[in-house]
Amino acid sequence: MDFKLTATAPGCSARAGVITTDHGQIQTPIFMPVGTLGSVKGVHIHELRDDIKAQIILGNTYHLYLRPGTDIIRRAGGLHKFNGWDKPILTDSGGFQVFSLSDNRKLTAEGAHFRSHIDGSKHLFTPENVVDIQRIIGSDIMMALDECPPGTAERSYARKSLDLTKHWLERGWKHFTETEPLHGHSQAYFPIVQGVTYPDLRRESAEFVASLGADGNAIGGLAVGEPAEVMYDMIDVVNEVLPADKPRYLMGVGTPANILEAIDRGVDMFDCVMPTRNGRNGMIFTPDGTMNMRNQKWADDFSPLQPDGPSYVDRVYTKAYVRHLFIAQELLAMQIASIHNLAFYLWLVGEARRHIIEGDFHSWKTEMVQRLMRRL
RNA sequence: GGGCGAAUACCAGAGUGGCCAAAUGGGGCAGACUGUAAAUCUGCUGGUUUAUACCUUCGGUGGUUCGAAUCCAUCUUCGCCCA
Repeated sequence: MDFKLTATAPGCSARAGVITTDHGQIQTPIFMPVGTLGSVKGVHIHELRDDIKAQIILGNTYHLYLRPGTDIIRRAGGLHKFNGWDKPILTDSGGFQVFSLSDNRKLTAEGAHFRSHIDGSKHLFTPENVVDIQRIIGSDIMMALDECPPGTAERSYARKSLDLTKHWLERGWKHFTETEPLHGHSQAYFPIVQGVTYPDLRRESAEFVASLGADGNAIGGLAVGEPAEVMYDMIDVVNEVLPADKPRYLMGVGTPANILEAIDRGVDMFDCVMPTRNGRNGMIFTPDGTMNMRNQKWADDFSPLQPDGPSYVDRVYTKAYVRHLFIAQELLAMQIASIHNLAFYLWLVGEARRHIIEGDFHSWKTEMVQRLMRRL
């Protein structure tokens, strides 16, 4: 995997670049739709590619390992062949499930002992076998196994957790360098910075991550309960340390405003369930704020969803119709909202890239964030 | 013509003397959601701008009782059965 910087914005740390993988190029900054189980919920790859203009999507190691299982994915020839998406794929390691399924797991130096949320069966994720599973999946970018502690974690816990993540990272990195891809295309391995909201822990973690010399580096453990301002401060601390000539991936973030603020601070890659999950729950993102499509006020609003929006659904469907579909619990409502929101997110990062290249990103961002935070 | 049963908030439907402004479900309204156990979850849903407070409400009218959605009489409407 290769990363080339195209431009940097004056007055802030934002940059535009191009990541090259064996499945094609990614223009950064980029938003990556989340496709946990191998599908972006409710969205065909045709729509992802041609309408939303996604350049890379996510999969999840934990979920794919449990279902359909590595045997099926191996026999399918990897996830690209299995789901038909021939552009880049990034897989999360299951580290986030260490956090979100915390009632069903126990952490040891060896790894994360899980109980399947599906059938209760016991499983062990180690830094090594998580690499092996991602080799089978064949993701272009693999993620290290980490512990993602809550944003409110005490310092003593944060310290302990970071030590564990660093230990896992050492082992995972070693295993990565000692193994080969299985499906004939190269795979990168991104280590993850942790450290909760403690600047010195964040810095220490970033220095350790940077020392590995990976093709890209990730920032994890943010947007998990801490205030947005604290998150921005942590990004500043970390990006001061992470190498500028490698892509930086802020995991799991976030709102459109969060993303612009993080781009401003030098982040290149994002993923978040918000456009799809909130979309399925009736929320539509626009440049001028969010709409709850279940609200009565849209009942007789026959204007297009977003007249100047980037997707065909924006122009073809009216607000009143989309509201009707949500109220009636029609599947199409969730599909329209997912397509719209993802197209919007991709439009937003595309605009960010354009303004970085044109040199007026910072002022554009400041104005844009104000618009985005509104509620329609 | 006779007999039996039923009428409760937007809908359905509990409640059958005080703990009832009235269970529950649906519907409606609003909110939440950040590396997806989420087509999920939460709150409100008679009025009084806040209420452990007061007012109005359980088909109509009139009674019994300290007290009635609940008991009695009668009327109205609906359903079922017998002629």
